[in-house]
Amino acid sequence: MNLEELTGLPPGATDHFRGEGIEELYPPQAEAVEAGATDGENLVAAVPTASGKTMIAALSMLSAVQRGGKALYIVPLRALASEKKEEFEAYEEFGVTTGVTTGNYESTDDWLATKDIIVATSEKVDSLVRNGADWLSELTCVVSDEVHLIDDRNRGPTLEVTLAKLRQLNPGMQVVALSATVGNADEIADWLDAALVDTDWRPIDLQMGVHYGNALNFDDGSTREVPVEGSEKQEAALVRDILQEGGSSLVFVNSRRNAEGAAKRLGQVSSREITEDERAELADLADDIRDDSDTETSADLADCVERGAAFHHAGLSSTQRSLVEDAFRDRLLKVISATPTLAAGVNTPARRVIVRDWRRFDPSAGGMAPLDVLEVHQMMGRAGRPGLDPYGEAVLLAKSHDESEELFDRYIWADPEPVRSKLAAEPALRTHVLATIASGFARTRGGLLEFLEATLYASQSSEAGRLESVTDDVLDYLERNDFIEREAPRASGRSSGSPRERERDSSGDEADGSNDGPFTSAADLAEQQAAKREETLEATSLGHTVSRLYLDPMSAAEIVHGLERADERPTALGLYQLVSRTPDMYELYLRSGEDEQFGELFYEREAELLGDAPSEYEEDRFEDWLAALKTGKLLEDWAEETEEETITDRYKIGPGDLRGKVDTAEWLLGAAESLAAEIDSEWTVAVREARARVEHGVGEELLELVSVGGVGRKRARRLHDAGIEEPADLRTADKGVVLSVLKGEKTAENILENAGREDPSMDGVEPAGIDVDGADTGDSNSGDKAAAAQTESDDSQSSLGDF
DNA sequence: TGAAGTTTTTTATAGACAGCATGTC
DNA sequence: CTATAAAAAACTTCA
Repeated sequence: MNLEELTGLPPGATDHFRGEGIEELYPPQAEAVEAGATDGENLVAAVPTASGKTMIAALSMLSAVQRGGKALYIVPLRALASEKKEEFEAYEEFGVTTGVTTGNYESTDDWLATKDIIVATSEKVDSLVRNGADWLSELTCVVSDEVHLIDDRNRGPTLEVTLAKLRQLNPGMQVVALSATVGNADEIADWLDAALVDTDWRPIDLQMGVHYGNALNFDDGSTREVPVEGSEKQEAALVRDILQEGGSSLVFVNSRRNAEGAAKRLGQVSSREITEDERAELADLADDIRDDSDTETSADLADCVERGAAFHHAGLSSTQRSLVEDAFRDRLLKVISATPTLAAGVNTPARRVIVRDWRRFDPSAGGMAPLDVLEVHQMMGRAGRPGLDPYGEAVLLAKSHDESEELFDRYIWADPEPVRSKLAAEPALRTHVLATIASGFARTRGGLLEFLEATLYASQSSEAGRLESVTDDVLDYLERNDFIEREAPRASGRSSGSPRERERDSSGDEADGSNDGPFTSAADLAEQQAAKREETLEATSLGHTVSRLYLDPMSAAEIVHGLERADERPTALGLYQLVSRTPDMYELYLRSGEDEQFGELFYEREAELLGDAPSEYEEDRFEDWLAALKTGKLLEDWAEETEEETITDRYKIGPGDLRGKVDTAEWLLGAAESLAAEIDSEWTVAVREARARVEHGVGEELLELVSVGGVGRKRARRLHDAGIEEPADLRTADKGVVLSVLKGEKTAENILENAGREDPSMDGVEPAGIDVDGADTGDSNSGDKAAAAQTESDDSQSSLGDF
C-alpha cells in the first residue's frame, strides 16, 4: 500500500512521513489499515519487534486526532516514553502536539488537556484514572504498546485493569494493542473486540541459528564457519567474526556479574578492531562515565568502554545506561553484554545478537529455569537494523550436539507462550479492587464483579467462582484495615438499593430470572446471592488517600500500624526500616553472613524500630525484617552523607540501585507523610524530615542549605564546615570564604544569587584560605578532607554498627 | 619452607513503576 | 531437581 492511498490523516502528515524516507507501508501496516486502523476500529497487532509497530500506532492516533479526537499512547517503561516523545514531537510541524507524563516527568492536568497525543506509562495512566483526570473522557484512541506484558506478574494487572477502565469510561473509544508475536493474540483480540493482525513478517531478514563447535547453523539450513581459536569463548569468536565485517553485536547473559565479566573479555576482541579516531572518542565517553559516578562499577564500565565494549544492566545509573545505548547506536561501541534489561528497553539493534545464557536462576523453580520462548524471541528480535544492516543474525550457543538440537526445538522452531492474565494474584487484586471502589467505578459488590468480568482474566478463566472468592478475601482484608466500608442491603432483598447504584442495577441481576425452580431452597439461595451482590462498598477517607497515593494497600497498612505504635518520636532509621518492609520497596536480600551482622545491629537499635519484630524463631519473617533493616540502614547511611562509593561497596550494589532505593524511599516517605496527616499522627514532622534527608542525602543540620538552588549534599557540607549554616548566612558571608569553599566563580555566583544575595558578583574576589573561618565547629578541615577521612574510616566493611 | 601453580569447593544469581513539587557535583 | 563463573580454599609442585 502506498502512502498516497491513506485517507483521514492530518494534512501534512503524508509529507512528513515521506520526508522520513517512507514511501510505502510495510505489509503488516497495510493490513492494519485495511482492518480499520485509520477508521477508528479496534485492532490487535501482533508483529515482531522493529516491524513498524509504531507506524501503526501513529496512523491510528493521527487519524483519530484529525477527526477531532485525542489519543493516548501507553508504554511500559519511562525510557520508552521519552523515546516516543521524541518521535511524536516531530508531528508538531503539521500541528499535532504531544505531551508526556510519567512519574518523574513534569506534567499538570491542564497542560496535558491541551495536547493531541499523550504518552504515559501504564502506572501513570492508572493513577490518572484513579484521580479522575478530566481529559481522560475526551480520549478517542488508546494505543497500548507491548501489550503482552499483561502476562507480567508484577505489572501486568495494572495494564489490564487500566485498559478495562478506559474502555468502560469511553465506550466508543478505539483501542489499538501492539504486541510481540505471542501464542494467543486471538484471545487478546477477542477480549478487546478487535480485529487481529498476526504476522511474523520482518522488514529485514532475520536468521536464527545455533553455534556449536566451529560452525554456526542457521534455521534455513545454511552454515557458516566460525572457528573458536585457542582458549577463547564461543561468544568471543562470534563477536570477532561479525566485527571483521563491520557489524556490532549484542550478547545477552543471565546475571550482572556475567555481563561485566563478558564485557571485560570482549573488550580484548573489540579493541583490536577500532580506529585511532574511535579510540579518542571512546576515551571521552569513558571520562563521561567516570564523571557520572565514582564507584567501582563506573570505573569497570569506563575501562571496558575504552576498548569498545560495554556491559549494561540495572545497576548502572540511568545516565550511564543512555550513554552506553547511544554510543552503541552510533556504532562507536562494538559490543554490549547485557542482562535482559536491554531486550525490553529502548531500541538498540545490532547486526548479530548472541543469546549466551538461556537459563536463569529462579528461586521458585528451585534452580535454573529456561527462559520463556517469548523472552528469547524478544532478544533475538534486536538483530538487524532496518535500512542499515543487510540482515540480522540471532545466535544461541550450544556446548554439545544434543544441546544444539534442544535449542532448535525449544526456541527456534517453537511458538511463543500464550499471554495469561495474572490479575487473580492477591497483591494485584487488593490494589485494584481498592482503586476501583475508591474511584467510584464500582459501588456495590455486584458492580465490582461486573467490572472484573470485563478484564482479560475473566475471559480466560475457566474456573468458575475463583475470581469471586479471591475478591471476597480481598474485600475482607480491605475492610479489616479500615480502607473500605461494607454495608449489607436492607433485608427485603429485591429493593432497588440506594439511588446512586440504580444505574448498575439493570445489568447486575441478569442471572436471576432462570432460578424460579420448584425448590424454594434454590430460590432462597439465589435471593441470598442477589442480596450479597447488592452489598454496598465505599472507600473510607483513609482508603481514598491510599488509592490516590498509588500505594499497595498492604504497604499503607504497614505504615499506618507502624506510626500508630510509635510512642516516641520515631528516628530516621526507624522510619527507613518501616518503609523498607512494605511490599512497595524492592527487596535487598541478605547475603550469607549478613544475617548475623544485621542481627547484631538489630539488637543494638531495636528500640528505634516501629512495631513489633517477628520472633526470631519464625525464620522467614525474621529474615525479612532484617532485610528491611539492611535497606533502612542503607538509607540512613545515605542520609548521613556517606560517600556513594562507600555505600555501593558496602552493600555490593551498583550506583543505579542506590538511586533506585533512594527514589523509592523518597516516594514512600512522601506517602507516609500524607498517611500520618490522615490518621492525625503526631509524627508528621518527623516523617517529613526523614523524607527530606533521604531526598538530599544530608544530615538534619543541612536541610536548609540544600534548599538553595545549586547546593547539594557535598557543597552543603562544605559550606556548613566553613561556618555557613543556613541560606541567610550566604547573603552575609565573606565572599572569599564562599569562593574558596565552592571552587569555581560561576558556581559561587550562581549559588549566591539563588540564595537571594544582592551582589552575587565574584569579580576580583580572592579565595580565602579555608581554615580562616572554621571557628564555628573548631574544625578546620575542608570539606574535602572531611569526606576523605570519612571514606577511610569506613573502609572496614566488617563492622557496620560502629559509627 | 614458601612462593607459585593447579584443582576442588563454595558462593551467588534480572528487572524498576508510582505522589508531589522542583532542580546535583 | 537443573548451570556457570568467579572467588576462596585446598592441595601440589618445585626451588
